[in-house]
Amino acid sequence: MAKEDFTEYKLLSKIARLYYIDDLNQQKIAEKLNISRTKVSRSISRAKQLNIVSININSPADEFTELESTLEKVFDLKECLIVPWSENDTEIYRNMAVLVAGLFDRILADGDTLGVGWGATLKNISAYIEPLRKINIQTVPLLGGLGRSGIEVNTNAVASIIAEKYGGTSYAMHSPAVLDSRQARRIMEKDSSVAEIFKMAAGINTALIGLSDIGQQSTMIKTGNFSIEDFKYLESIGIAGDVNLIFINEEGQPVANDLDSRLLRLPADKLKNVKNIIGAAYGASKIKVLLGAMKGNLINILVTDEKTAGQLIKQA
Amino acid sequence: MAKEDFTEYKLLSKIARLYYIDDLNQQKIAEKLNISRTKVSRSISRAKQLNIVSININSPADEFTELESTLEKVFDLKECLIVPWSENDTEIYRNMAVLVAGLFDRILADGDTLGVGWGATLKNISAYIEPLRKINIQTVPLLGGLGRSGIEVNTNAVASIIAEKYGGTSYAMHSPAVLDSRQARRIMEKDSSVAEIFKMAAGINTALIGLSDIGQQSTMIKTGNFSIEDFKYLESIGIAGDVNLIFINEEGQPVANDLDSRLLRLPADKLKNVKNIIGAAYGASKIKVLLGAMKGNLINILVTDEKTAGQLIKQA
DNA sequence: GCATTATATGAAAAAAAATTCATTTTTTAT
DNA sequence: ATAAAAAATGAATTTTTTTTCATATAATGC
Repeated sequence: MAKEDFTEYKLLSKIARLYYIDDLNQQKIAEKLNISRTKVSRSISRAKQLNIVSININSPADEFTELESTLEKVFDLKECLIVPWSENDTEIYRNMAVLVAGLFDRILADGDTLGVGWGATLKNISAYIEPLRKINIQTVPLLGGLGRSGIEVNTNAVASIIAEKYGGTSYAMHSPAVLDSRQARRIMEKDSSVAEIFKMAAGINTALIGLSDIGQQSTMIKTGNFSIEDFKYLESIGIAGDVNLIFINEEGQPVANDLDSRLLRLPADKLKNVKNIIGAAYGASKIKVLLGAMKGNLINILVTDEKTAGQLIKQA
Repeated sequence: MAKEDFTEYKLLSKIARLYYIDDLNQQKIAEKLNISRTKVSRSISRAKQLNIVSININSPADEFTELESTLEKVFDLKECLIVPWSENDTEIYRNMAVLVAGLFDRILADGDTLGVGWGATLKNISAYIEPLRKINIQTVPLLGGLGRSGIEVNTNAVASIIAEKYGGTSYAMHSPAVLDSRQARRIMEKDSSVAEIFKMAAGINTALIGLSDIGQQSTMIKTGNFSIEDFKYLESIGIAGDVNLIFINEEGQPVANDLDSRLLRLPADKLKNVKNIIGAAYGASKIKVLLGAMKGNLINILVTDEKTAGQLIKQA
């Protein structure tokens, strides 16, 4: 190392130490070392640039913030929240609920309306979520009901549980999500009680939605809303899965299909207008639909587990 | 870790990462996370406090900045500069010269007057120093000459070498430092050429001075200015050594003694008024006098080697 | 349950830091 | 050596950050 470089590095180290370790402000450092505060400011920048100063983030709760940060950048997300992987699904749901509670605490305010989707993940998050404080929110379903007795995944239930816990008000959509015919859907859509919910849904700032794949294990098959043939058809036209019952391909584009006209849910263009669209999903089967949902901007906040997060990065 | 704590730590980690790693400003973080910038600011402070953020200083030239920082605090120094220990004295002197050059670059400005002391260390620093830039300084000796032909430690020489290298002007004190009698000293002191130098010396903002012990190997014995008996006497009255020919005890107090009245040098009270008093010395024999000089505020900037620095800390 | 104390909050003010810009200094090329 | 280009500098401006202060929220004791 040349003498001048040594002298420069020595000074930069000294300034960095005084600033970061001894907590002197730049004015005081300037006075102490007999240089201008401008030079101190520039020296600190330079010391950072030269990696004389290295800053690390570490905390018991920091396990995934780096991974989260990476996901946020790669998929251009507003935010990403990751829970540890576990054999135990309940463990995952509970941890997701904790993170979503932290998120809600920041992004929801009195008077806000939260839109909710459907699915096992949402049902469980709503079951385990514990508000950090009461918030007077309104909750509305973003699609009709998909549950049948015994296989309860009703959006109305999710909406009401969350609203109750937060001390807010929930609204229900009194219609199935999948109608028998285009005509039936049109009629329900115009029904004043349903129309009112969709009007509310159009004005939400936050949505918490589920994503599903079109595998044969899908809840949508179990609920009887769709048949295996329906799913085979969807697969044949390149569908990767659905986001709030919007069928999309891997690129995140909604693909026109025979089923669409019978579905009662907030459409893609309206959903994309929502400021915070929280998509919660995990597991290998959800990779494709998650990738699509992020690419197509159908979600901008991702809640998932570490395994899924890792796979998403790989396939980005 | 309790759930609320986890949530708090998670948020703090996230904020810290966005701020320190991703270089977002607090405003942007606040917007992203939907919190106030005040909270972001406070969160960053808290993250630092909780050691979620750890900052390290590292550079090839940083070997001793931590030790320097410790010395500065322990001995309330304006600054401390440490060179690596070496078997080779020349190596130490050369390195000291580099550091002193860096220091001069900061603390000396055109028109400033630098006072210089005496000793092997100063002589060598002046020999090896290479200015980082030209500075139009004036240099004045802070004591009379101690050298004899063959054993040159003359302050006039030190002053003139430094001034020449920096492109400044040097002034000489045409008198020995140790006179034969009190009377002789009084006469010299009043001599206009000497008086003028002391007048200049009283107005300096920076002094570079040497420290010596009163061991039998001392240069002062070799120069013939003092006898072994003189030193034994000084030792008997508790003298630890001298700073610019001011004899002090280990507490840094100048001790009245029979020799004082024959010495021609800037006295302690005048020296203490100087803004930057750079003391350069190393080696086991200098520990006591260094401790005294720092305690008594006869120096406020220390230049030494790592070994001596370590011993000083131990005996602090 | 209610009152009291402690803690947390955000808007505004103050302080600190980064950037801009005009100038000087240093380096490089001739 | 001198001129031209590049880099460094510090005062002033702008931006960012911290602190203050008044208010609101939550925790604790009675």
